[in-house]
Amino acid sequence: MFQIHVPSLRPLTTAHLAQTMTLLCLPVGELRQQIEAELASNPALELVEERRCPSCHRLLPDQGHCPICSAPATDLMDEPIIYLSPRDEFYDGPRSSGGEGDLPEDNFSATWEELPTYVLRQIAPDLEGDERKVAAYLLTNLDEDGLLAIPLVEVVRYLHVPLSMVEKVQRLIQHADPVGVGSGSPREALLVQMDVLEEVGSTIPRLARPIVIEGMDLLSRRLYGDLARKFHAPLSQVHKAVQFISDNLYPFPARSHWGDVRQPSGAQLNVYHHPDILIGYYNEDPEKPLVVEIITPIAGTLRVNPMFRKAVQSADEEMKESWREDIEKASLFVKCLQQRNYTIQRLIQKVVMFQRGYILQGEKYLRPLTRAQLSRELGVHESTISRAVANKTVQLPNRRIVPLSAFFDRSMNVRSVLKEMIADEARPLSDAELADMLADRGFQVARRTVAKYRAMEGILPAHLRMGVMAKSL
DNA sequence: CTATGGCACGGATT
DNA sequence: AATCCGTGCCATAG
Repeated sequence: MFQIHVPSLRPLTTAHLAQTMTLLCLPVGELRQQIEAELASNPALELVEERRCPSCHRLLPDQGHCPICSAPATDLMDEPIIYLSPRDEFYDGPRSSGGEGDLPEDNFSATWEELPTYVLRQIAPDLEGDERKVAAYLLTNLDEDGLLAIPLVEVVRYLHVPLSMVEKVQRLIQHADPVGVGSGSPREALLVQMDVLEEVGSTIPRLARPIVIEGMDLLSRRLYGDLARKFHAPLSQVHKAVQFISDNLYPFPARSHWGDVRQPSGAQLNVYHHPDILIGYYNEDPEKPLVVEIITPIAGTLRVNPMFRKAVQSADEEMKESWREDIEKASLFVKCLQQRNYTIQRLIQKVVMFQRGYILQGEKYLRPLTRAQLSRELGVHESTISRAVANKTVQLPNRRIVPLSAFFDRSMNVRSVLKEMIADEARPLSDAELADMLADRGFQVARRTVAKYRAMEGILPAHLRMGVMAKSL
């Protein structure tokens, strides 16, 4: 394996420890802000350029060749290649296309540049005069989810056009391809989508609108009983509406689906912007070993500026004192960052090797793993692992972005098998029956737990799956 | 009576 | 010490 050069480390002071711990928790994005702030405020800190591989533009180790372009030994298939990759190379490819085989386009920046122009092209013919200006402005203010990031009144103030015009343009945008794009909120997006569906002749369940308008919070917490009570309707009606909503509508127009709303108890929708770690194949070739990129928050290495150090010696007494402090702080900061990198590298290496099956073949092959186990293996304290895992996300070879904590999910494999069983069931199976079947396959879980897993996966209970079956028969 | 969800408890995990 | 997770019990819907 490609060895990372790690200078001597060992926490030295309690201050060091404390700062290491905080930094360890931070995802790249926030770490970058920290570093920039530090860099700006501390003259002793210096950013050094690093060598890049001429052909792939990746970071090179202190000596030697590019770990990616120089062919890796073939007998090391099990060991992932690990290297650091500066943040500006962030890959922001097509979102959760889900499909396995689809190859990534090499055009990294394409996706988010294109949504606005894509929409604009559709609505351009319907615009006249100032409306173009408005459309362009609105479209440049979409967030990653395809929702409008600014209030309409701001557009009015900024462009000096009547609100009615802005609203008209927004309506046009909302009806363009990712239906609901440019809405101010998920709720609004859902309503627009229902309108459009109705226009093309779909029937909307009676309760769908009221639920979206007034019951979003209950809906997201899956409190269907409460919904039924609130609207004085039978539970079955609520289930129908819910089924319809999750089948046909999506609250974040720029994302393909919202199927990943895990955690029934209220955990908000997962929004993973940029991963902290990328896992892919060498040369995108599934035959080749895995390559793990750990995203570094900035390009280059931080160090204490040697010039500054020299300058201090010949400074007058007064300045010396405060500059000395700067140097102390700077070197501490650098050490902490190295510590952070070192921990994450060792962690991810172990995790990738242990969860190889999951990475390559999917959820079914996730092996139960606890942070405690890993901490023993790495010889660090449990809380270190906890912190290192916290708030980080990983992009898998199939381009799905998952939280790093997913690698420590105790029941994902069972849930996955359960999903599979339900997917190709001949008739709707009750939770008890499913529990038995799981036991046959070696998963001992209580009936009650099957129900919970179902809920987590957003699968309706047996008697409500009947309808779907009947239709397809 | 059966299937399922809410609530709450206890042990494991963080 | 705080949180998460699997489970048992019980109420409720069908």
